[in-house]
Amino acid sequence: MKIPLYRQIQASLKEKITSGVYEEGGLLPSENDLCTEFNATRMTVRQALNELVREGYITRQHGKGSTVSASRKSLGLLSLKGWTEVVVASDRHGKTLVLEGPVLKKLEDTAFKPLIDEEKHEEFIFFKRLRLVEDSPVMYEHTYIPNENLPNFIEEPLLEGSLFRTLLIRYQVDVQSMTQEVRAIAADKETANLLKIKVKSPVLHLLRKYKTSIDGFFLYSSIYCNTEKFAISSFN
Amino acid sequence: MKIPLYRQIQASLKEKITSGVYEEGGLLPSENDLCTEFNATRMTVRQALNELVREGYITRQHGKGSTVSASRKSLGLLSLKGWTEVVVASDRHGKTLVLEGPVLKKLEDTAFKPLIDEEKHEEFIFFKRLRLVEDSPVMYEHTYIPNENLPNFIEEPLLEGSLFRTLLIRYQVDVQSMTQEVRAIAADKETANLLKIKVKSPVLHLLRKYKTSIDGFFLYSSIYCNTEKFAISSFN
DNA sequence: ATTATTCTGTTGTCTATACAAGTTGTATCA
DNA sequence: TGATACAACTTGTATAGACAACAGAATAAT
Repeated sequence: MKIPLYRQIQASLKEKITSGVYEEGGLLPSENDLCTEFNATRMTVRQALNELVREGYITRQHGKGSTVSASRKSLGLLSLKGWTEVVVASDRHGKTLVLEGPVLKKLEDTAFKPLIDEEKHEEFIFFKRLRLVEDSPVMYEHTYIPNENLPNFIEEPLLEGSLFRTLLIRYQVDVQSMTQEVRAIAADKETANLLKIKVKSPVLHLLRKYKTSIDGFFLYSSIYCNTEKFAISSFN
Repeated sequence: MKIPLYRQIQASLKEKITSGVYEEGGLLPSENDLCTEFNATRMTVRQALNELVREGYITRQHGKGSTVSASRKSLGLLSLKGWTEVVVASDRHGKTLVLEGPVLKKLEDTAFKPLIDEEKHEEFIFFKRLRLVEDSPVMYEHTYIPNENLPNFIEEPLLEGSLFRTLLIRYQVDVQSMTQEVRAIAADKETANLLKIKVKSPVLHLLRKYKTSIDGFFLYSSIYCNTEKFAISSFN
């Protein structure tokens, strides 16, 4: 196992951010402090910090420091605009309902084919989840995870309901980046019902492939978004 | 001259990529070659190269080199999936029609308001453009550019029809990043007609704010996309 | 009291170097 | 011939240090 030092620092900081050790809006230790803490050079620490910027976990300001981003974006690239404001203003958190628990399934959704390079994976762990903000449904998501080296994944519940956090803590799988295709489509009956919109309403369709710290281990996700109240925003 | 060296290298390489000096799919000079060319250290060169990766102009491979990305993404973040294949396979290029030439206009589109931090800009240079792939329209775009320090912009035509290239070459304005909001909406009459789809068909709506190398100088764009044939894809 | 100035701590940029590790072509050996 | 080993490239990781630029607080000058 040869994990680069800057990746270790990155993962450690990410863990402390998502677990709340470093509070939202608060400052991270300075680069020099992190140097002594991790016994590394400033360049190495900076590499870790810049990765966290790219993933959307922190922002940095010249002469001041690194600030923990307000919204804990699931992956720093796409977040629900307003989610932050909604969640921060009230103590109402965005809810996630698991409609269809983790089950073993083959990936028969043909839409994923262009994203998958190798079809070596036989079975996937499958999820159906519905995400709500202020009790209105905004995302309906199908997730596929290769069933490899994830013992007891199906049996045990998700940590704090978070898939990424569960993968990180229990299995040391760090989700690092993704590619996705975006389309506007007309909602079918099932999607419309779940998102509480009319059939054939325009919805955003996201086809995602997540890259992780484990080589060759990818997650796949198909997401339908109701963008009437909340837009999706992206940065960079 | 207080432009960091790595930014200069970045801009120089970007210019050579977009102008075709470095061909699509070809290899860039090695890091060491670039070091001697620009009289810089490898770390500095690498910083420039990593920025180009982030912007989507190149990809890098351990032990091999830096490859110029196939599609010259306008901004490295969102590109038309298939554009590359279409353009490379045939010699048919994606076309861009300017429907309403550059004119001075105030920004009355209320949709932009959440993106604009300061409303100091009085007048904007305005564009209406339609982009086609293989003669089918896929994007309808409204662009607003602050009318500051851009002499003769309206009078002279765009260099090779490219707005970004014109800004870079003639005015040394380098577009570096953007933020955007994404929605799925139903096409109105004008948009549907231009994109040759039915009224109320689902279309992707992108509200973009581009950041440039000039401090406080932003571009704004509102884009309607027909995603029936070509999806939008994003990376990172 | 208000305004400048200085100081301190922070991040930004950059140099110079070293070794590790992936890729590819070439030479050697069986 | 065919496989293996090697050499010469490439990028990846990491160290140690230096100075510049910025933000904010403390201090000095008015």
